Amino acid sequence: MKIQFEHAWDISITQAQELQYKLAHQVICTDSFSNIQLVAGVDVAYSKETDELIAAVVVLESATLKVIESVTIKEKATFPYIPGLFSFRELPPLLKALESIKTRPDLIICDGQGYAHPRRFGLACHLGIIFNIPTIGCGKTKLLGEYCSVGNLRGDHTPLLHDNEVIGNVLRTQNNVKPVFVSIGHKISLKSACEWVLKLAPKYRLPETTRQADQLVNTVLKTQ
DNA sequence: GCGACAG
DNA sequence: ATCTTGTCGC
Repeated sequence: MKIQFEHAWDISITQAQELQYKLAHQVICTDSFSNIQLVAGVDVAYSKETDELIAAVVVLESATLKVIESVTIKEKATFPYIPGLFSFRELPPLLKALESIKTRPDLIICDGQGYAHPRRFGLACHLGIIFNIPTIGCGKTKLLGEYCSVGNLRGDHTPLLHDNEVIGNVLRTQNNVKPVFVSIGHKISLKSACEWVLKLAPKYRLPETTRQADQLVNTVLKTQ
């Protein structure tokens, strides 16, 4: 898969924040896709022992959830973990992994936030802009925002608010299981994003894309 | 000053 | 992320 937009990664914290403000204008928050047949899940794990990041990409056929392709990449971490600047730590290895896959997915589900971010530019948005591809942010915990209690049944959801703005949805993917935090990445509406997360999570809390990418990075982490 | 803070 | 018992809120 080919990168559509490049920028420097060896930058200061201030420059990174300025870049987020600048790129946030380019995010498209309406459905800009036709047929979604291939969906990809991405995840990154950190190995304390080797100070390396392990990035994994798994491409699934959306209709059958069958694995089409998967790849992992190991790389030294070059940026610290700072809430709000997550993408500057995790994207470099993830870009390499995505560049190496042969099939271009129609949608990428990210482990982390998208629009639900202090500068409205979480990892999912960043990845979407770089590859000019529809992305969804699906986090296990929230970065910021307030919300009312969510119903206990699969499909129940409530808006995630910040500064009088709906920045995402808190979505229950399974009955009586902790909800996930869904937000726009790029080229998709919040409504469609939730529908896809729900569709891709028929049995577990997380969408199959994320779950399989998670599984893959953990296998590599144990194997080394 | 204190708590919150994607992974 | 990862380490982990009893404790707290609904």
